[in-house]
Amino acid sequence: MEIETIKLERIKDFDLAHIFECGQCFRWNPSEDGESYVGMSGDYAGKASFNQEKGELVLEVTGGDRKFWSNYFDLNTNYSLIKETLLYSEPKIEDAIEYGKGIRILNQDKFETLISFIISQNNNIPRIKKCIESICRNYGENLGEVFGEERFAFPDPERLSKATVEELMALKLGYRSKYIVASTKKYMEEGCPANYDEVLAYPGVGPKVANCIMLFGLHDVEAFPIDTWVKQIMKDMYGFEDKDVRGMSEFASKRFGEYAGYAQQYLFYYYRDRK
DNA sequence: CGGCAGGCGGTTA
DNA sequence: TAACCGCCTGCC
Repeated sequence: MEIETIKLERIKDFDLAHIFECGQCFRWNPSEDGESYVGMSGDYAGKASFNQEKGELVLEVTGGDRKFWSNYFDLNTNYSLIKETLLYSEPKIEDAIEYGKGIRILNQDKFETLISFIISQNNNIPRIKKCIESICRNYGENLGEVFGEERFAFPDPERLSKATVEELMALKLGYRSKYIVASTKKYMEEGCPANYDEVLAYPGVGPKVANCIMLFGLHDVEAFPIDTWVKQIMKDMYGFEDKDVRGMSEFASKRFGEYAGYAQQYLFYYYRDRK
């Protein structure tokens, strides 16, 4: 597999650890030497290194042009403005923003995001990653050895539709297996969901997962996923009851408005790491 | 061993 | 429409 290098410059508000550890994606991991992150975006493998002083992102990739990767890392969005705006409407978010100041909300593949977050329900990150890799290894295109190991693309709907519930159970996907099979079928038949209600209509997708798919898959940055961590945050910061998800959601919409999704990421990343 | 981890779907009252 | 509960698996 041929590797090409793409250099993107004059980048602010960017930190690979913040981006890849804030829970929005599952296929990037730190390299052995800790100098970079290696993973997949769609059908392409990549190795990303960022020089904070120079504001320079160096990508070694198996495909995708500057435009693709620039869009993937959301480099055309002004995060300084987003942070200023959030800080103005909610000064209490300052520490969280400082802690995760390099977060960017990636532009990820929609189908992959749908399936990945169905897997994420009632699950933990190491196992989510293992499940997804297992799916790629069994149903995705083999790219051969890249950056020291054999790498596989996430299967497109066509490929994943070959999977049966029994096979997925054998891959330890658990009770989510039937959701994956049914959701893949639905996606094949109906095409990509375009709004919250359409996403919510997928098997194995409830309010939390639907909001993750809206935010990370459809890049609807007003979406505010409320998981156990965010519940804890809303309780600590604003005194919400655990069960009052509706109240939290309405509050987030009022307080953070069109940038609720960014606020969720800063808060989530900050609070999860403090525990 | 029970409890839990980035919940959901089905059933009940 | 709110509350409860079972669920695959892995790790504490």
